[in-house]
Amino acid sequence: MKRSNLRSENKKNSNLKLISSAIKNISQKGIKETTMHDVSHGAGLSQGIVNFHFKSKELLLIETLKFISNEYLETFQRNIIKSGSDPRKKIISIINNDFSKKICSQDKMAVWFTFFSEVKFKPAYQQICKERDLYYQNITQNILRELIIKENNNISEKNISRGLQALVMGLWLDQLEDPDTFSRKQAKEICFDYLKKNFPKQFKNIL
Amino acid sequence: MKRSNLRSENKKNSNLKLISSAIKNISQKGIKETTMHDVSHGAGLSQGIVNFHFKSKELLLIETLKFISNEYLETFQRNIIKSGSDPRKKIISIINNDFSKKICSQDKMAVWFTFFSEVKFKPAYQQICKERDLYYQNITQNILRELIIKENNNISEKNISRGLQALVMGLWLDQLEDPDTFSRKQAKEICFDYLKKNFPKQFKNIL
DNA sequence: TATCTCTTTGAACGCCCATTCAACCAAATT
DNA sequence: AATTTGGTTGAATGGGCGTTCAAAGAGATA
Repeated sequence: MKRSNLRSENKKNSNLKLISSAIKNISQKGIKETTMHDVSHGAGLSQGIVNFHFKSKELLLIETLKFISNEYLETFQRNIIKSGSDPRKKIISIINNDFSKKICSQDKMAVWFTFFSEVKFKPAYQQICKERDLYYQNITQNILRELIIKENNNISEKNISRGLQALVMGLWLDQLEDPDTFSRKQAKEICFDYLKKNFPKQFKNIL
Repeated sequence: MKRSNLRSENKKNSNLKLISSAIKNISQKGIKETTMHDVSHGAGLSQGIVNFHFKSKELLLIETLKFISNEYLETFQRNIIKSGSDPRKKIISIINNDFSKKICSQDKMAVWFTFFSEVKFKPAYQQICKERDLYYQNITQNILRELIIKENNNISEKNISRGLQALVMGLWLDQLEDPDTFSRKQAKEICFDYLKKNFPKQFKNIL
C-alpha cells in the first residue's frame, strides 16, 4: 500500500508546481510569451522538466486548462450543495461563486480569456470549455425551470439560462478590459436584477 | 490638388490589403501563428513589405485592431442615425447591428476575442478597446435614460447599460465557443427579452 | 551495500520567424 | 530625357524558444 510513496508524492508536487507556474505566467504575459523556461523556473525546477512531465508545451497547456476548469467546477458544485434544495438559494449561490474573489480574480480571468481566444483553433481547448459550459448550463437550467414553475410565468427556460450565462461571461470580461471601474459587487447586483425582473415574486427582497 | 495621386492611392490599397490579410489570418490561426509572410503573401505582396508600411508586426496589429474597431463604430453610428429619434427604435437598431451577419460573424468574433485576451498586457490594445466601449456606453446609456424616463420606473441607468453591454459580449462569446448551437436570432431574442423585462410598457409588442 | 528505476539537470541543437537592406522598379518632378 | 522620390522585392541575418539527451542525482529494491 505505502509502496514508492515519496516518489509519486514528489511527482505530483512537481506537476502541480508546474501548472501553478504556468497559470501565473500566462496571467501575466499570455500563452505565447510564456516560455518553457519561465514555467520551469517559476516552479523552481530546470529547463527540460516540462517535456519530461507533459511531453510538450501544448500538452502542458491542455492540462493547465483542465486544472482551472476543474477548480471552477469544484467550488461551483460545493456551493450548490451547501445551499440546500431551495432553487432561489441555489441560483444565488451560483452567482456569488461566479463573482467571488477566488473565481473572479484578474489573474483567473486573464487565463480563461486567453484560452477562450484559442478555442476556435484548438479542438482540445474547445472540448474542455464546452464540457464545463454544458455542465453549468444543465445545472442552471434545471434550477431556472424550478423557478419558472414556482413563479408561474411563461418565459423561455433556454433563453433565460443562456442569457444568464452570457451575462456572467460578459461581466467577467469587464474585469479584464476595465479593471479600474469594475466591481464584483456591481456585477452581482446586475445579475440579481436580471433574476428580479424575470422572477419578481421570488426575488423581491434580494439586496 | 491632384498631386502624386497614383502613388498614394496604391499605398492606401497596399495598406488595406495587408490589414485585410491580417484579419483573415488572425481569424484562422490567432495572432502568434500569423507570420509576416502569411500577411504579406495573403495580400499578394512580398516578405519585407509589412515592415516598410507598419514598421513592425506589433504596429500592424494595432492598426488592425483600430480598423475593426472603426468598422464597428461606423455601422453602429449609421444605424442609429437611420433610426430617427425614438429611443425604442434606437436601442433596437443597436441590437440588430450587434447581431448582424457582418458584425457578428465567426471571423470577426475570433479577431475581437484574440485581441481582448491580450488587452491586459498591451496598453495600446486596451486603449482602443476602452475607447470603443466608452463610446458604446455613452450612447447606450443616454438612450436607456430616455427609456427609463418614459417608462417612469426607478431602475439604475448604469446597471442596465452595463448589463446590456455585458449581455451582448457574452452572447458574442457564444458565437466563438459554441458555433453549432449559436443563432443570431436567439441572441437577439435574449436581448429583446432583457429590454422587455426592464421596460415592459414600451417593449410589449416586440417580436 | 549494490543495483535498478525514476526524476532532474542544463548544455546543445535546430527550427521558425521578425527584421534588415541592397538592389530594383515605377511614378513624379524638373 | 534625366533625376529624384517612394514603393517593392526576396535573400540574408540573428535571436528566441521548444525539444532532445547524456550525465548525474535520488529513491526503491534486493
